[in-house]
Parts: sequence; structure tokens; C-alpha cells
Amino acid sequence: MRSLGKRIELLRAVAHPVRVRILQELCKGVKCVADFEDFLEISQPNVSQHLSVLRKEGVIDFYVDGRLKCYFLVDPIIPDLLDILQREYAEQLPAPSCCPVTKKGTYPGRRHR
Amino acid sequence: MRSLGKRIELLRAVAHPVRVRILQELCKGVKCVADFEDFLEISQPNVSQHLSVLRKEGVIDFYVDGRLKCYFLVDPIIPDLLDILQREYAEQLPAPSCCPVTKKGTYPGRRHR
DNA sequence: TAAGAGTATTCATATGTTTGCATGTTTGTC
DNA sequence: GACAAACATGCAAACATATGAATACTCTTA
Repeated sequence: MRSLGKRIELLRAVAHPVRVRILQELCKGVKCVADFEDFLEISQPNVSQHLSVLRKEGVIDFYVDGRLKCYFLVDPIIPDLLDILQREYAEQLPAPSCCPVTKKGTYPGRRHR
Repeated sequence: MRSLGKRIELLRAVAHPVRVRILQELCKGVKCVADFEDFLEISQPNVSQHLSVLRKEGVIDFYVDGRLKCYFLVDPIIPDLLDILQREYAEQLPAPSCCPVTKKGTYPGRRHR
């Protein structure tokens, strides 16, 4: 499997609004470049550049049919990642227990600030 | 809940090796700044800067005890995210079904390239 | 109140990212 | 073979991020 370092690089590649949109669409099925141009309001070269970023990271790959390139998902982490991005979460985690301990000492659970 | 855009910003904040390490430690419990210095091989100001990035994104918060600041996790998405980063995955997703369709046309399932 | 521990901020610099624009490549059609 | 469609690449400008170094802040203790 990928190392943690590689996974973090993948995270950086995904963490862009346009690329998340691209991946959301690819979760539904195969798409060619012109298909992306329809719903992303950016230029064709820009679409290509974002696809290139995802390709280099091994997130997506493509078939060739004539002059079309048909992109599809390759990395199985992507559906899980997109799922998390859209999942409902509680506002906050429960506060830490009343007397947390670190190397430097023991602390009251109260919020001072 | 957070908007998708905010979630993507959060993703960018998390997608750094040092900050992932910080969050992994915070999953185990409360830590003060000097605790991080011990296992991250970077300077104290640099630790503070990374903590600052996570704070501004609402990922973490802190208690104050005297001159110590005791950091803890706030955003419930973090444990799930870290879990995914370390989960085992198959090498690749199954190839797309034999005749995918896009707006521009229908394609053979064969790989040309 | 002076000193020191623990942490944050500011600044300068180096490096990386994003985008638009122009151009290049490949494939299919006439 | 000329031309057009579909897509990629190269380059430069604008902008963002990462890091080290210096400094400032805040709280505690003597």
C-alpha cells in the first residue's frame, strides 16, 4: 500500500475545489475532457492541467478512443475521501477529560484562555 | 455543518506531514507545545506556526494552564480522515465497465494508449 | 519587579501553486 | 494531404505557502 507520505501528497492533490468536483463526477462514471468543461467554468487548458495533477498522483487514468480521452478513477481511497467531505458531523468533539496529562504537567479541565 | 468549500480548506490545512503527525498525537490525547518539539524535529516557532494553521481552520483548540497551552482536537472529521490515510486499500479500483458513455460519445472498454 | 520558561508573532526569503494564453500533438474527416 | 476536433504542454505572472531567525508576549516564581 501507499506510504503515509504518499497519502499526504495525494491529499494535497485532491484538496482543490475544481479537482474535488472532477472527482465527484468521476465517481459517477467515465468522462472525457469536454464533459468537464460543461460544468466547470474554466478553460480547456485549465481542465487539462487539473487532470494532469490527478494523473501524476495516480488518482485517475484514461482510455483513448480516437481523439477523445476518457478519464476514470483508479485510486480506491477517493470514494471514501469524498464521502467524508460530505458527511454530517457534530459541531465539535467532546472536550478532553478533566485532568489531561502531558509530559510537562497535569492540567485542569477548565478553559482559561 | 461545514460547507464543502470549508471542508476542502480544512483538507489543505491537514495535508502536510508535520500537521498530520501533530493530529495523530492529538488523537491520543492532550499535548502542550513542548511535547510536540520532542518528536517533531523542527524548531519551536515552526511548531507554533503549524499549530496556528490548524487553529485558524478550527481543527484544534487549547486550554491554558499557567504558561502552558494544552492542545486538543475539536473537529470530529479528523479521526475519520486519519483513519483513511492509514487504511489498507486495494491497488486499483476495477476498470470501468466495457462501454462507458459520455456526452461526447460511447467508448470501447479496451485500453488503447 | 526582575528573570526566565513556554509559546506566539513578525519578517524576509525561498519555493510552490494556480491560471491565462499561446502553441503543440494526435486523430479523424474530407 | 489539408483541415478541424480534442486534448496537452510550455511559459510567465500573480499569488500562496513554508521555513528560519529574531523578537515579543504572558505567566510564574523568586
